[in-house]
Amino acid sequence: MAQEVKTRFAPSPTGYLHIGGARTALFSWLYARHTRGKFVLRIEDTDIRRSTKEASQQILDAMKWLGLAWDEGPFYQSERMEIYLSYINKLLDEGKAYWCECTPDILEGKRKKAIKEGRKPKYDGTCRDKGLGPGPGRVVRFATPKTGITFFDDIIKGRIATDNDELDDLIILRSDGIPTYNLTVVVDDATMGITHIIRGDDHVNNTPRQILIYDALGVTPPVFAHVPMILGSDKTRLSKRHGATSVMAYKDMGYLPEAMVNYLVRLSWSHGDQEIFSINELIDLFDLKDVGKSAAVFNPEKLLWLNHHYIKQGDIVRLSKLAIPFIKAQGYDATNMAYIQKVVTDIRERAKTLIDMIDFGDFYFKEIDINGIPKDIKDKFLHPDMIPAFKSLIDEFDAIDTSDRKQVEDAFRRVLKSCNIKLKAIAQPVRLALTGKLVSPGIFEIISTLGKNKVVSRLKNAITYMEENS
RNA sequence: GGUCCCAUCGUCUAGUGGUUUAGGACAUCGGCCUCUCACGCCGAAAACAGGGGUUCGACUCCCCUUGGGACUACCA
Repeated sequence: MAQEVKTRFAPSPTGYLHIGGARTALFSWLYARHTRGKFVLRIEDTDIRRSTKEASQQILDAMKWLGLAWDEGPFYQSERMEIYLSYINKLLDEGKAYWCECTPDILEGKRKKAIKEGRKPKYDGTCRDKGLGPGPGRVVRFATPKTGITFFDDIIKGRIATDNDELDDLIILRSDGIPTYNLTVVVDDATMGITHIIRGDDHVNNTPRQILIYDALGVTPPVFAHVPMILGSDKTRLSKRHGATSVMAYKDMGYLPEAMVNYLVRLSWSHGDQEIFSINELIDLFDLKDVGKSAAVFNPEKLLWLNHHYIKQGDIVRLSKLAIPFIKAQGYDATNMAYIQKVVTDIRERAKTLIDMIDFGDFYFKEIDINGIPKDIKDKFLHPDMIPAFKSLIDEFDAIDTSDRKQVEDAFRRVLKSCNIKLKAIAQPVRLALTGKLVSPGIFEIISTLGKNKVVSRLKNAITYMEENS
């Protein structure tokens, strides 16, 4: 039996979970689920200056929101220092790493000089053979082989080979005693038994050095799969200036997690012409071999479309629950679930986000202020001619169960007939009276959802206005 | 600068040498539906970066050019 697949997502808690990280996490999670393997979450917080507890928590929250449950972890690298140190000592003992006393200032100077003279700005190996021991301000460097070629077969990119001469002796232990990324990832992935490293292709260049460390440690490297970057609309690396990049910002903007997942998975991955995927379908269909090689541009419009899609066909009860925080945020009452469900049913076709919903459907929750409507609109639609029809409407509604749309519609037809007026002529006036605007769901839906009391009182207010302005 | 990666409509992509007048989706623009707006339906416009090869035949294979991206830290 083949070895069980184990993937991991290893974010650095220096900020929120962004779109790119989320997509990488999604691919790792999907691959683990697809292969019935394990998915590990590891927080890479060895950069103590930039890592924060808050960021870690935000990343965890975002993972949960997206539904990416991990099987192991979260592990924190900051709690595994002894492990790294023991491996560094092993490397030191075996002569595969060495102490270096070069100061950052000197190094920086050499780097600048090298660039100026057109040479590679890599470490010149000053301390490589000095046989130094530990000391203040000293770091440990990995002794990279000077010759040879390091290659790996990336599942997505194919074989990538690098001349070892291009690599320099990277620092694996800082002068403050904290190990660096290239050492910790290798130790962790090796000791945690990761079989497939799925990460952004900004790590491609790091891979050869990491493979060399695996070699030095006597461990067989896992399989690598470098997924293409996600770019902004100008094809540069996605950043804040391209709009929201935080996953949770989309939650706050009223996006559904399934829309985000469905959108992200289609960036550099596809399954024929299919656009809509449920989670179970994804688990069933996702494979790294179907991931493309080229970078994708983040397109908020398509995300919006998917969000609308899921709002249109989602479960009403669930959507209603998700809408509650947004209703409350506007200061509206959100206690009547049956009512909210009717509202959601009315407006889902025309709201692309949960925020849109409440914004578009505000009249379901607040009273209409006729005074707030622009005069030209009132003059046009709340014309005294409408008074008789409005009055008969009220009479008709009084006599029926307005929660029944069919009865509402029949009542409306009767009024149209008795007043000899076309629906087209009265629809906008009624809409304006009921909603305060000219764009809304169908008036029959609105009436049955709003309920007799609100409908009658709003119609009466409109009549009052029309009478006062006749 | 060096190293590495990438290249089909504006965008996400299908396409793995001939079945292609290059398909789908988002966005855009028309039309239908209609109580407004949406939804839905129908339709339009829109791409193989350029140049060399290989081949009977290239979007598909190779090379070069161009363009873009990543890395080049005591960040991850």
